[in-house]
Amino acid sequence: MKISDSELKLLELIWKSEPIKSGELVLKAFETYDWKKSTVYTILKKLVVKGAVKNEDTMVSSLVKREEVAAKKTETIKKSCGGSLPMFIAAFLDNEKLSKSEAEELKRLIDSFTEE
Amino acid sequence: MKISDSELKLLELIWKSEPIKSGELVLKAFETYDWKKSTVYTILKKLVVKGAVKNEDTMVSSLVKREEVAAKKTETIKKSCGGSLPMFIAAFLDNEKLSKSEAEELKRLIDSFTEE
DNA sequence: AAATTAGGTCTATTGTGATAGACTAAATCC
DNA sequence: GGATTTAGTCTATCACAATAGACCTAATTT
Repeated sequence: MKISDSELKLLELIWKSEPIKSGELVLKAFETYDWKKSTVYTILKKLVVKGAVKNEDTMVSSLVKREEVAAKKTETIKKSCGGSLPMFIAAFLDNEKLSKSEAEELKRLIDSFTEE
Repeated sequence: MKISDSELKLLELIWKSEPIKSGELVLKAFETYDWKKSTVYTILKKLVVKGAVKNEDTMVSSLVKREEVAAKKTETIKKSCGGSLPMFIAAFLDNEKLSKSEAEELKRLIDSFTEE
């Protein structure tokens, strides 16, 4: 399932407030991105067809997790980094600094992904 | 500077072998992606116009670093992760495991990005 | 000199992403 | 019952990505 940038933007709003009424989503999207109503419904429809969200009885909620989508969207760049996580992280950080607590959290995360 | 997926693919080949003769690049691209000659030159031209690579006297080399491009390309998804590196990394790992040495390397990297 | 090769451009096709205006159908209000 | 709101679709425009065939030019080979 390939999620485009605009679809991702809408998904962000959904993740933030789900379940959310489609009408409210239109509102939020207007506030946040200045999108018109039909733009929202066009994108929403695509997401529904793809099975990424559902819209039942005007109630919208997601069917995919942020991590899944993130994994898909970072695929090309992952390849470009030759599977090197350090390079990937360097890309993410882009010269920004981490606080001590963030660093701690990260190390814990890394441990949880380390075998043995 | 926005780099498309196919441009990124060509960039990968360039990064791997630069400086490289344009003719060789055509060869490599054919082997790797099955691209025809004109496809390569079309993409190469775009990269030159964007200032991402130079092609001087049939010698091609890059003008941008992998990290810069990676940072740009991960921008939307970074935002979608709300700036959370752990979430971003989870996206990268996607359930794969890290070896001890990789984990060590990562922790060092994190330290180098930690303030104080 | 004619033929081949290497480097490169120009044009074109096909697809799809981003965005939105016009319209419709059902429910609700006055 | 006509007017308004709410939800949603249909159609369309514009841009740009991906890909490549036809062509051109200068150098080299035969």
